[in-house]
Amino acid sequence: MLDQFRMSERTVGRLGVYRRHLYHLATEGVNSVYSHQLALAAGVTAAQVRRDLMVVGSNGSSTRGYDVRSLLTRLEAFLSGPAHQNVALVGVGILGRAILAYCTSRSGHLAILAAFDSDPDKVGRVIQGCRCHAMAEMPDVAAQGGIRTALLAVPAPEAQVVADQLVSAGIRGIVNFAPVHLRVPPFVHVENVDIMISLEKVAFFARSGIAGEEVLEEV
Amino acid sequence: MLDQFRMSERTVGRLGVYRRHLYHLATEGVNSVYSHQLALAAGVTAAQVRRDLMVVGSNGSSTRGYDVRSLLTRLEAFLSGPAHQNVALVGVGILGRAILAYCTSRSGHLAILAAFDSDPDKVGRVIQGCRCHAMAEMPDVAAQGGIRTALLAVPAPEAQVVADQLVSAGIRGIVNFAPVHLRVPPFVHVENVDIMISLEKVAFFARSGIAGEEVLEEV
DNA sequence: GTAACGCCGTGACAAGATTCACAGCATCAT
DNA sequence: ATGATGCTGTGAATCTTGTCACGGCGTTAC
Ligand SMILES: NC(=O)c1ccc[n+]([C@@H]2O[C@H](COP(=O)([O-])OP(=O)(O)OC[C@H]3O[C@@H](n4cnc5c(N)ncnc54)[C@H](O)[C@@H]3O)[C@@H](O)[C@H]2O)c1
Ligand SMILES: NC(=O)c1ccc[n+]([C@@H]2O[C@H](COP(=O)([O-])OP(=O)(O)OC[C@H]3O[C@@H](n4cnc5c(N)ncnc54)[C@H](O)[C@@H]3O)[C@@H](O)[C@H]2O)c1
Repeated sequence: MLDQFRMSERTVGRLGVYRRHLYHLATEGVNSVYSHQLALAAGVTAAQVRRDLMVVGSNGSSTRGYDVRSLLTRLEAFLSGPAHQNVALVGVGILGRAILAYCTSRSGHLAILAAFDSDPDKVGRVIQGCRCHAMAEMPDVAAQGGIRTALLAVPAPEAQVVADQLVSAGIRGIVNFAPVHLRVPPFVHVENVDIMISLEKVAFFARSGIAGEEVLEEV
Repeated sequence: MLDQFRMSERTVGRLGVYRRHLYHLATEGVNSVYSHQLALAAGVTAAQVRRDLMVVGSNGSSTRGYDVRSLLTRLEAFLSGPAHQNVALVGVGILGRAILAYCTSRSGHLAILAAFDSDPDKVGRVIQGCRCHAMAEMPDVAAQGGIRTALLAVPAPEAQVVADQLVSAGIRGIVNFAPVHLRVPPFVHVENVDIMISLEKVAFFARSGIAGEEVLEEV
């Protein structure tokens, strides 16, 4: 719709967090919220919230803050667009099944429509309520389902070739769980979810925090 | 050790990626690598790699690039420190089991020493080679194992109270898989792994990419 | 009525991250 | 030998991201 091209990735992520919290508030019957309340729930500053909400053309009142229902609608429209989005999962291993369980349980604007795996034992079966297809069927299923986004949970050595297949099948966005950097054309967006790297980061800062406490005492 | 306090979180993440690739190279018998090769493998620029490596006191030669073995050792020392780090997992559900399977398969400097769950059926059992303890045992097990880092994979409504328990038990770093913002003291480092938000981001950019291609034709 | 309050929207500013550009150097080809 | 090559390490420039501060305004208290 708008100039969604130059959107900052960080901002889009935070808008998603705000949306989730607004959804939560809406189901609880809350109908107005201040920027500093959203900030608290999202772990950012109030100024950051207001700045982020500018991109959806914010309409907060200075007395009641933001109207939950109205803001939620705007965020939905901005983030999800008019049409319902379908997603594919490739690699129905132990992680793939966990993701299936998670996504099918949460009814949202994003639904996993199809799963794919190279293992003949899995093809044809319905796992966590989702039909598992053979890899060869991917182009057809993706085209028919209007799938432009995929979750990639295959072993690391397979990830690149499967990513190539995804791009050929018309996929334009990949959430990559394999611990490798994918080489894709520039019009394909890749988001890496790298649990080991996250764990290492946390362990690093948890360790360096030993000294952090000492600094606190010094001051 | 050094001034790890003011380390950028982004940089630490990338150093982890470099380390992983160097480890890979080392097992393949490669013994030197250029910054642009590391850059390709990590999906960043060569200048970024060199800048990042400055924090570990880089020692690249202009002709052979970096010595794989030596650089790996430096990164290990910087990221993992001298001692072996133990980690706990809280919440042995479907995601928790996937994580256990993943981490126990990869032998590394970070090992999941203990799992915890509130479900009496799981307590006492050994799952994926890891003993599952009752929540009440956490302070003792954490203290004895020198555990300062935890993976948190409990349902969203439980996440905050469990995080509080973790902090009380001496945990100083948390990888949070629950889709909520955790409120913790400032000396605790939290890293959110939020699959839904990642998926939404990718879907957003995959969608806006429709227009992106049109722009390409315009120019 | 009006003064005081608290919050939103936003331009200006600061901080942080990345890229640029180049000196310095070891190597290699001729 | 010596010039050409191609890489590292790093200060400076640039680009990005987050924060501040304040005008404007609806609301409330008195
Ligand atoms: N399990 C975790 O918690 C975890 C955590 C972080 C990252 N990862 C990564 O996620 C990926 C999957 O992990 P997992 O534990 O589910 O592994 P897994 O072995 O249980 O599952 C892999 C699945 O991919 C399928 N597969 C293999 N090659 C394929 C191909 N060419 N095309 C289509 N499907 C193919 C296999 O049949 C299997 O079902 C790995 O890259 C792993 O490193 C897993
Ligand atoms: N499954 C996924 O792929 C996925 C993806 C993203 C996020 N998540 C998040 O990860 C978390 C776990 O997901 P899951 O699919 O494994 O759920 P799950 O229900 O399968 O597992 C939850 C586990 O936590 C345990 N638990 C509950 N309350 C507890 C408490 N107070 N203390 C200790 N343990 C407790 C339960 O006994 C259970 O074993 C959820 O917050 C979910 O939103 C899961």
